[in-house]
Amino acid sequence: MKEQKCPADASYAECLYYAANAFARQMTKMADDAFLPTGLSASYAVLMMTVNHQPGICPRDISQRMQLTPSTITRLIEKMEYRGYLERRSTGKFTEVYPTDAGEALVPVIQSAWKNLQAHYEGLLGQEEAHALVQRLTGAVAQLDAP
Amino acid sequence: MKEQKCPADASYAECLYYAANAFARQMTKMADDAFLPTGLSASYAVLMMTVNHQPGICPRDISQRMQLTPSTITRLIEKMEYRGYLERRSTGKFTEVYPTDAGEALVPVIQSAWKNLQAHYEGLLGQEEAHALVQRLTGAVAQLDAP
DNA sequence: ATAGAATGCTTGTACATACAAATATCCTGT
DNA sequence: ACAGGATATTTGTATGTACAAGCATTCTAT
Repeated sequence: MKEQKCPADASYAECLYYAANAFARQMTKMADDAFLPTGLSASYAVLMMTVNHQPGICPRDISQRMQLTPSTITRLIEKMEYRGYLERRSTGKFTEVYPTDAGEALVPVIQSAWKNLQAHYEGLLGQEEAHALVQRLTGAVAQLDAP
Repeated sequence: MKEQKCPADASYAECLYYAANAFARQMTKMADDAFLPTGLSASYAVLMMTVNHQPGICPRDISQRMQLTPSTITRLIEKMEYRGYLERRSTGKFTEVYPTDAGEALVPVIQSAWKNLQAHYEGLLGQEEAHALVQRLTGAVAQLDAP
């Protein structure tokens, strides 16, 4: 009888990569759930908020804000354009992204879903802890970004 | 001049879903990088460690350990089987997963990559902070899992 | 004025992951 | 002993994301 149950078990129980991804998956599921009433999954909701907050923003800036690659942003925008929520206006190599009326109409719905999401995880984790986590995570992101 | 630069900007700067995913993406990239010498990307490395640690483990248990869905585990195993690192032995509806010799031979390589990964992020974040993050993340995962 | 570098965006393609449904097997209560 | 439910795994399909390469445009240094 050597290793039968070992609950938290092996090496990777302490691995940051590992913990980060497990947590992110959970949060994404929770977020997609919360955003269900908007008809969008979480990333799209974030995109819509970003564009609504700063109409005319260019893809590269969206990419930086959302910390997703430009190609991903293109894909996200495409879909929202197709769905009639966003519109691209290109002049030369530059592109500006605007919400359509339908896109603007979505804002309050998204915002309320967002509040619910926050309430949900704060309810489960405690407000303190949730906030501390966000702090640490954004801090870490910044630190890993620099070099 | 209302909202021109707003660096951390809007609502989602404080969103846990958001921070968690940004961080996870970063960590995954770093991990894939670290596992490059093993020829595996991070998830596969974790799978190999899990199976090597407990040969004969069944997919469902792997799924629980790795916190990925069973279907994902099937896919991961398939690929490792195809590559000659794992082997499935099924009896009835049950399946046992074993490492092949090639799979076992991989262990030290993976382990060293793992150490490098850890060293890398601890170097960037500080050992303290890295550890605290792991603690909080695993704690949070557990808390969100329960209900 | 222009050639070459840099920039901004998009496309082709690949990968990890998930959900829902399909199988196949096992268990349980009568 | 067996019908119906429970369980374990796999399959079909879809999604989000990334990388590398491609184009088109703009900038820069001569």
